[in-house]
Amino acid sequence: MTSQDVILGMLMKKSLSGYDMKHLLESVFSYFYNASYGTIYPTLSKMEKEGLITKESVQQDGRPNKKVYSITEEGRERFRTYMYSPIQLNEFKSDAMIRLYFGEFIEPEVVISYLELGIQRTEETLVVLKSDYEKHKHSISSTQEICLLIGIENNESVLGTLGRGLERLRKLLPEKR
Amino acid sequence: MTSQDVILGMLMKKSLSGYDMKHLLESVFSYFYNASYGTIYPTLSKMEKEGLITKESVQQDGRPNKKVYSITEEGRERFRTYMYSPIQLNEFKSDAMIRLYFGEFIEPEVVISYLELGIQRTEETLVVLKSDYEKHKHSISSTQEICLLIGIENNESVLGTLGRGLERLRKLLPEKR
DNA sequence: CATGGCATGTAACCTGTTACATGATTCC
DNA sequence: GGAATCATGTAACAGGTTACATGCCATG
Repeated sequence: MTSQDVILGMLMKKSLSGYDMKHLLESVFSYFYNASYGTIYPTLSKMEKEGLITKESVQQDGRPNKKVYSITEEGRERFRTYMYSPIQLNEFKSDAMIRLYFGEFIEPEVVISYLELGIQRTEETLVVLKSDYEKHKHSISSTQEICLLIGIENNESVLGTLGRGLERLRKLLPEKR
Repeated sequence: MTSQDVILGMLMKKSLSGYDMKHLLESVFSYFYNASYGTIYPTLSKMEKEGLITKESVQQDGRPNKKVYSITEEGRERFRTYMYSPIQLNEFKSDAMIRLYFGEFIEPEVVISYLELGIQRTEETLVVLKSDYEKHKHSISSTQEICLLIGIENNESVLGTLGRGLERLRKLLPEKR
């Protein structure tokens, strides 16, 4: 799974500009994928050269022009190849978990503040995910709905565990004083 | 958070070889971090040159020799700097979620098989995490215990959601025929 | 004497990020 | 006129993976 595969997927339904794609990635995809402009634009150029997509300049009134990309038959074929290829394992890297893991080497108060920050961020993410779900649930495919639900439930689970971890640490703290 | 930070953290408690570190990463760290030998060994060389760690060749009987690394005072200082630096956001990339998201473009049966595979892999992960937890729970710090519990609970949540997703898809399937 | 685990390393490559650079247009 | 949003792009760099290469030693 590379950004190329995801771009092809996004173009399967409708034509989009690089800017549009970035916004899509930041909303619905945010739970399980993301990419920067520094990835998107060079990848689009490369894909156009390879004939997977075509570019069209679109004049807009009240806004700068944009370049809208559409998938070609070759692109669809490539996308199908991706969709049937072996699934890669999830990859998860968490700085917060690393800090927690090595928590014994710093003041417990600092670890607690990291947990609190984690809880806060997770709550913010949940708000966004839930509003996205409400906004889109009537206009998306059933598998897309499942994706959004997985994101929500997973974050709720994380929130619960962080909360319980925080409680445990707070109970431990007085002993150390 | 780079592999250097994680290596420093692992060396805070005891000296280790690159091979040892890889095994540590594959067991207790597997839920929230990993690195290949191709990262570990070059990073260790670099860190030794910078004076963050020292190397010692250890003869073993019944086994090939190994190079055991220890953290220096400078290394401890660097680790502390990391532990107090701003936390990076979690990063999560899931090929399986992407396939699910674009599931409408392939046969529902294939999507279902991907979900089933996801469930199977999650179950396997859970077995490993739980046995790790039982094996280490009496010999680890309280924050490390929380980390392991978070891993377990999170995977259980994923398992639940995948199961519900699968059910939903199976209900949908007959309609499409 | 082959297999598998222990142990280390490197070179070629891929993928992606960050920071920078540019410019249109709207709204206040 | 300044900020915000829309819109595209690039160059330098970071960070990592994969595949390959090597060799020790024990066990069956």
